[in-house]
Amino acid sequence: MSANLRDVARQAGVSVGTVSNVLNRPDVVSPKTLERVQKTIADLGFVPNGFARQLRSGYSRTIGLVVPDVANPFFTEVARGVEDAASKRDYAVFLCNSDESLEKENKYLSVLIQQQVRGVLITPSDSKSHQYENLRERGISVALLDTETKNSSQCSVSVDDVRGGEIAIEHLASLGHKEIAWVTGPDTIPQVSDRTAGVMRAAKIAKAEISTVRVALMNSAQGTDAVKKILALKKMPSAIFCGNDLLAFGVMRGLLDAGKKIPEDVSLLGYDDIAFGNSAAVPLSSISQPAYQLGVTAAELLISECEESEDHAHQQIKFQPQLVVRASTTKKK
Amino acid sequence: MSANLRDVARQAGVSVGTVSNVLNRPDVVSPKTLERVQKTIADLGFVPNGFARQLRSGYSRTIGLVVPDVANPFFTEVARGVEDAASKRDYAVFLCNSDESLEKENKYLSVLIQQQVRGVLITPSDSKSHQYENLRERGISVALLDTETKNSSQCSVSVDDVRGGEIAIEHLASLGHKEIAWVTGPDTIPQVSDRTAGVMRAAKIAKAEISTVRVALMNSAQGTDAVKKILALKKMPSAIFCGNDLLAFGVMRGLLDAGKKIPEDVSLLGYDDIAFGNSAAVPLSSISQPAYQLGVTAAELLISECEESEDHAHQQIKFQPQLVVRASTTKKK
DNA sequence: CCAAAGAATTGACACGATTCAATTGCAGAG
DNA sequence: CTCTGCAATTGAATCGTGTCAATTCTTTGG
Repeated sequence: MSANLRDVARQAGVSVGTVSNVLNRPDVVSPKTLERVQKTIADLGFVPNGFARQLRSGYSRTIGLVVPDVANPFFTEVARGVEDAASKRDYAVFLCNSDESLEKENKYLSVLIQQQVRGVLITPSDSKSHQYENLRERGISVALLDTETKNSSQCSVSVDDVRGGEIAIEHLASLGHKEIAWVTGPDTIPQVSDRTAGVMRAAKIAKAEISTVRVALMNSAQGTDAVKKILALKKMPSAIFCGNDLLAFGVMRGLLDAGKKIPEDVSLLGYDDIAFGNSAAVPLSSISQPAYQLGVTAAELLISECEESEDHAHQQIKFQPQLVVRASTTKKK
Repeated sequence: MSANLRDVARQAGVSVGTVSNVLNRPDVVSPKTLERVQKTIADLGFVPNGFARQLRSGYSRTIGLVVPDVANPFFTEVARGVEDAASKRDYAVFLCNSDESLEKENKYLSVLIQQQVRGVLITPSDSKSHQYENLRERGISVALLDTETKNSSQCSVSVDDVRGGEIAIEHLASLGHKEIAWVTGPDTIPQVSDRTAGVMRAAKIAKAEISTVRVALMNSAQGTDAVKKILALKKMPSAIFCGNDLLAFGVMRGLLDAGKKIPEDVSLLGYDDIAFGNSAAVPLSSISQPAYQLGVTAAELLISECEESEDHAHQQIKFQPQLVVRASTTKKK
């Protein structure tokens, strides 16, 4: 098939060790030999076998990225950030969708172990999960993405979700809304429980009443379904806050289909501020997160942890969310 | 560090050969031994080292996916299909964004060669590009994704873009539109040139006049920019057909900002039928492509080519696009 | 011209799993 | 009790590269 080290060595009349040196420590090889070997390498179109190289050195130049759902534009944006940053440092990225299922998440982690990735960037779909220790024992760095970590034994890059929940309710309360529906996914998802905490805290201060409407998956279809539950509430809320923009779009559809006017009849607030927000039927107010930046930062942090494992200080970086007001929220009549 | 084959063998009191057999040819191992070894594997949390395995066997279980832009929901959907299908057959996927640049595309192909991927799925950003032969010589299968191939020496999975262009114009013409703007990217992109061909053919038959508005990148921002050019045309078209939905969303914004009503003043038709289409300010009519299915089919085809390289017959699979009518297109007044 | 230091090169071994020829174990036939 | 045939198991060789102690070559100072 294709040429290997030994072929090059034979052809150039040197030993395999020298060829290896030409590739990895050219400074210890005499200029004359260096040139001759390099010419031979070019002639034979030799490309070192990554497996053998990585098998020997024990390290690969790949990282794994595990997110709940790349189809969610927020994570797509994060993924682009990760990929760009990784590629800049010559790392390749394995993309894995956990679909918010612990089972799929664990399956992918096994695959990543098999592929001997150098590190893993993960947005956990569940707060309790001890698989990460397993990875670390194997020398695979793990950094949490879009999730805060309590213990400082790992890196994490996150956005302040508690604050995000607060900002949202503060905004709605400042517009006069005191009865608010909070449409979101299962509380086992860390982001959800944090945002809920922020929502509740701000509601207490603002003396607003929160009706929680729970859905299983945070996508558009379930948002539309949730509208039925909202309409069935004893008292129709004057504002609705959704756990992410996809949910909000679904809710928007459901409300419009039910003849409700946004924001006249009800204000609607999303989370993530995905690009499509301002093209929506009613341009969506939302809580913005620096998605791309999140990905870039996380990848850089992970890679630097991988490469300077000795004196690496774990960091917990936290970005702040920001309110973006468009047309879907307005003063209560 | 982490357990290897030899550790398992010692612990279970068998030879390394037997452990290997347990993993790869369980039928030749006695049930009793099988069970004991499997238990040991579980106890030690043993996961085989992919490199060593692949070094010996010569083949990896990874494929590369190179697309112009995962941030485009169409490709995100394709990517999910690829990933699901690959994962079902225990393959891992490297995700690469070419950003429609030949340079980045080639850079990623080099990375994929080093990673010794088994096959590559690619949506070429340019029609002329001979790097693929290079991959094939190294025993890496290549299949074209969302692009048709002329020569039958490779697999391809595509959607009939010429027909897509035709369907679009036929639809608009049937609504009475005879002056149509065609907003799209550079003609070097295969999909663009095909759709253009369909547009022109159908326009000739329907006796419609096409004004082509060219943009550099097919995203939302450039769509908004394109509106200026459209408004500057000698005669304002009564319908606008966009090369993809992102462009269409941008055009929609631009038109609404300019005070135009959709579809009363001008009909707007997109391409791809991405999920947001029906949440848009004006629900977008579009040409639908089976994105997820495209990804699944391509991955299956590629993997089967990888595994039965002997008697593999290259296939060119072509899906048909479909018109989806929503609110953004209507009869000319 | 020699010795010693320094530079360049060598080649065997290691990485961890797969493979396969050789060996062992075992049941049944004679 | 031995022989035969089959099933199960073994373990050394192998894949292609990196490493490093050992070796050879070159240079320099006296």
